[in-house]
Amino acid sequence: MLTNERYELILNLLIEKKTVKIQELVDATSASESTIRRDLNDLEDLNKLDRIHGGATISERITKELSISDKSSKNLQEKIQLANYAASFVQEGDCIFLDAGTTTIQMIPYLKDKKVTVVTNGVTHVDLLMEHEITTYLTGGYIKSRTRALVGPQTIQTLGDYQFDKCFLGVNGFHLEIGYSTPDPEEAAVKRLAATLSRKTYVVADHSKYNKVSFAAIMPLDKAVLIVSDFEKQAINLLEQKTTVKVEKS
Amino acid sequence: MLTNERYELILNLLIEKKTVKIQELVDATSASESTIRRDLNDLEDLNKLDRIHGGATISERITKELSISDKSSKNLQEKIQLANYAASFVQEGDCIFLDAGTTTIQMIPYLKDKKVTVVTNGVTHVDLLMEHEITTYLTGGYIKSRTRALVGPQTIQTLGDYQFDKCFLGVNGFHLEIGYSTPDPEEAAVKRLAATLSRKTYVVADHSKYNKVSFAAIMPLDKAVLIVSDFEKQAINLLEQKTTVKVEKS
DNA sequence: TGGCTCTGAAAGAATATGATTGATTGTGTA
DNA sequence: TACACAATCAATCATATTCTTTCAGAGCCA
Repeated sequence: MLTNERYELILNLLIEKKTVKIQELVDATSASESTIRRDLNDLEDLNKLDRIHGGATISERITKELSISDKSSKNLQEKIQLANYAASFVQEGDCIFLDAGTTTIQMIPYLKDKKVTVVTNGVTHVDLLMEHEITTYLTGGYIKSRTRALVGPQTIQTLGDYQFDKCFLGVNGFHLEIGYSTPDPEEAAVKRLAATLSRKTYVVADHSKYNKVSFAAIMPLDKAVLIVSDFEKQAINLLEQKTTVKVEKS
Repeated sequence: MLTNERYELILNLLIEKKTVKIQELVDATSASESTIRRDLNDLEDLNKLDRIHGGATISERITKELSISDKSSKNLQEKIQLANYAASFVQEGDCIFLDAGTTTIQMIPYLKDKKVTVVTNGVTHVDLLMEHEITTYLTGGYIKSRTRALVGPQTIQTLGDYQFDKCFLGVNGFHLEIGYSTPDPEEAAVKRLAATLSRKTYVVADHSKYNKVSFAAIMPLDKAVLIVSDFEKQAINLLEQKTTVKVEKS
């Protein structure tokens, strides 16, 4: 059993049971007591757990993070990485628009030290933005109950008052001819407007959105810089040959 | 059983029962009396409990904390009752404005079956509103980090697009001459505008706000129906004699 | 081969535990 | 109040468990 596998097993057991005894881990991993002890000490140094006499407990910091969001999801890990990369395009002092949606929300922690001003139509973004002490404006509008996204004429109107350095949008599909698309026409309208109000537009998506088409078209591919994860080089070349879209791979 | 597990078990039992005997803990943990004694002493050093002859009681510090939360929960009970009463003024199909703040948030559960449309500047209201499947519009604007209230010119502007049947406002003070007031001028402006956009305005407050004055004046007393809790009859009479305010007692 | 890391085993130190004992406290009775 | 008895306590010691340190062997790579 690889060291990392043991680490993962230990942490999963911990998340499940809150505390584990060394003997339990010896049984679960068929490693020696010494190895488990070393693992526990290493993980403690990494601040992943707290040692206690006879075993370990989950670290308070981890518990807190888990309650915020279930990071065990591999998909989420990918999203976070992608978001981190997207956030690297943001410069100190930028005024940016963050689209509602789970992808852009992951960008927030990486904006903390950039002194940005954020405008968003995502109500769910607010908590995290406040936590990171980021100056934030919310658009007005109708609240879509499932996604908590603000949409509608009020959103369009309030959005029109701003000008952005950059905007970051999520989409449900990107396609060579149809361009970017999303299921809800009202959300599409918000995204479209945000793009026209920005000096530079970024669409953040994972490769699974490639060649997908949703109900409501937003804009052609070349209106935004596309930031994708897990995208093969030949597909990027294809995209870039056929259109003027710039593709950034995370 | 790990030491920490015992500690936790002991503390949980204590919270539940307020006092425990050593023998109970011996039975519950199948540890020896000596061990339990040691545990209790350790926990006492950590200020988690108070030793008494034969067992332990919850520490004074903890009791104090609990009594504070009790107090706040008693306070909350009062607030809920007040909110319930305020909500009884809402009629089926009304379009209403709910001010940001902890008082109006309590009204939400009682609006569930009234098929109302709600406009609010309180980001914290959104979750509960969605939970009760209430059609909701959020005003735009700057998010105040402490209260999550939306304020500023954007808020004023978006608010101006609506007309309300009723609006429900929280205040920090009401005073015979000065009228209603609140600490933040920007919030005051929002409240003032909401009142002018409503056919009927309700201010919801508890008696502790009587004769209190905050930095920013909102409007005179008689511009709203005042809904108060725990208010003595003579005070109500006084108010009603001196002004044209209508006072409703919950 | 030599250096590196990971692992398991072992020994002695440190800690936790349970039992015992005599002291202290609480309780009931006169 | 004083006294006796029971319950509870702190202190101590022996044992058991866990921890740290150390060393040597296995596997791996250049």
